Amino acid sequence: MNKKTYLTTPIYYANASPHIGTAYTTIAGDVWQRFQLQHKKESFFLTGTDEHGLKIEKKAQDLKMKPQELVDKISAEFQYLWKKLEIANTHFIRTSDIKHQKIVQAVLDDFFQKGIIYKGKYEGLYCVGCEQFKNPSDLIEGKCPDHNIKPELVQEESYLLKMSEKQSELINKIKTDQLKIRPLKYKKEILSFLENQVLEDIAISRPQVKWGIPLPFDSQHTTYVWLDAFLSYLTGFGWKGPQDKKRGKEISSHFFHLIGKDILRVHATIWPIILMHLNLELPQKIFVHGHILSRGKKMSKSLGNVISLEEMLEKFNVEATRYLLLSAGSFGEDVDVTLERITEKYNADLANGLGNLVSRVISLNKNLKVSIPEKKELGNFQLFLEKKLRFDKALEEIWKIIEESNVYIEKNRPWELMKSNQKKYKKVMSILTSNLFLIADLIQPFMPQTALEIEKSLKNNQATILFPRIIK
RNA sequence: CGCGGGGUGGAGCAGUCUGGCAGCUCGGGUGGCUCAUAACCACCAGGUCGUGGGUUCAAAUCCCACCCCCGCAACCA
Repeated sequence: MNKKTYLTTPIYYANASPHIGTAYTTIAGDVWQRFQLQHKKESFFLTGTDEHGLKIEKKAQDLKMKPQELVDKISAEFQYLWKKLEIANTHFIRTSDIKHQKIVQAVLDDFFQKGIIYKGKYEGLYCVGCEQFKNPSDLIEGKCPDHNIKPELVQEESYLLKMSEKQSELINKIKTDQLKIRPLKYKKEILSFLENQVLEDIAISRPQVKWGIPLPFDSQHTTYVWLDAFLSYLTGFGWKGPQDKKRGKEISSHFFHLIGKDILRVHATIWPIILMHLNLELPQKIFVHGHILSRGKKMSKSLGNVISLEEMLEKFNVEATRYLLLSAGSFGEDVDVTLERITEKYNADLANGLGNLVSRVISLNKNLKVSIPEKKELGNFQLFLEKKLRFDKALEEIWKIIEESNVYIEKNRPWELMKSNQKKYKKVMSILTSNLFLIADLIQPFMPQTALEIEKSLKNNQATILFPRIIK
């Protein structure tokens, strides 16, 4: 299983800078990817930016920029920050890439010819003040929050994508795990949604939005997010278009999508149906994670509970940030985070735990040579990390070794053996250094730099402070 | 009767699918150690597992009812 993987994060909407949530998904993907590579498995890892649509058009207008300039800037921010966070993605897709746009148009043509896309009407609540359609969930007491007026029910011409004809096939694939949705509660949730209503055909074009990919068969319309963004999962891995069946099947059958719970529904309905219409395979797995909350609530500026990436990176280093995000709670559930708790965890796990053990062992190891032990595999560790995506539990397995090592030191008192029993002292130290090599190896997908530093200090027999203790 | 999740020592959580002594981390207390980043180790205190009922030799776990909190309700990670 998992001989080959095309791993994806969602593509992030390029109307604002990266935040802690996007980093969370991307770091998780990166850890998984690094584990695959470390174990000599073939895996490709895609992330990117979603760069079209009305919101970007408007924001660019406000900033007196061209939309392309805005998305260039924001996409560059994402790429810069991912690099800083040591994200080792193999591809980065931007939906404003000309190649991508051409392929989307080819798909649009293909679907239109086959009647999968047809001309119809989109009906929605239109706010005259905003000059755009509103989502019912954006409204407060039925009114537009920006203009305090009730939007009108308006119809406009739009192209629609057929959905319901594929519905029962989709239900079946999800039920039988041919399309695996994990954790199980999300599979349950989506099945309950799919079994309780007939999917409506969805609008895939808008006549009034200029910043988008024009429909090849009707230049008055640009394509709406669905086909544009979802197809990036294929184009990002080098798919050439509807004729490129071979590559399409190769990629789609090995898809592993990592997403947040907010976009589960569209990933488990619209996206697989697009793939079916293309006669491609369905993804192997969609793994859904929860959100990062702060004091039990969504982070929001008005609540003042936002923890920014910049803040974390400044207070801790990059590697600690990666560790702290992924160890904050069960991946899959919502995770509650506050700066105080995260700092406590930093001190406990990284400074007093891992960091202290490293300097402790190395300074005990005085003049002894170290030999590099053979690699060991830990069954639970691999299960948690690779299959269950329980990064928190995988890390706990590593921390058990740290704890055992501390107990072992306490029991054997190598600082005394050093003087009284050289032979035993050497043996004890060799076990301890082996443990550290093992820890470095296991920790490598999470904190690649730290892993290297541990190995380096061991080989040079030079103690370092990996994670300075933070005093409030 | 829209859908789903949650309620477990002071805090944050795991455990629930597959019933079997209530566990982890942090915080608090006592003692120990002195190799280490005022770090580390041992022990202790602290829980009617939201409420009520049911099934069972046995329920945090399964079933029923109720209370409270939180998401989602077709593009916010």
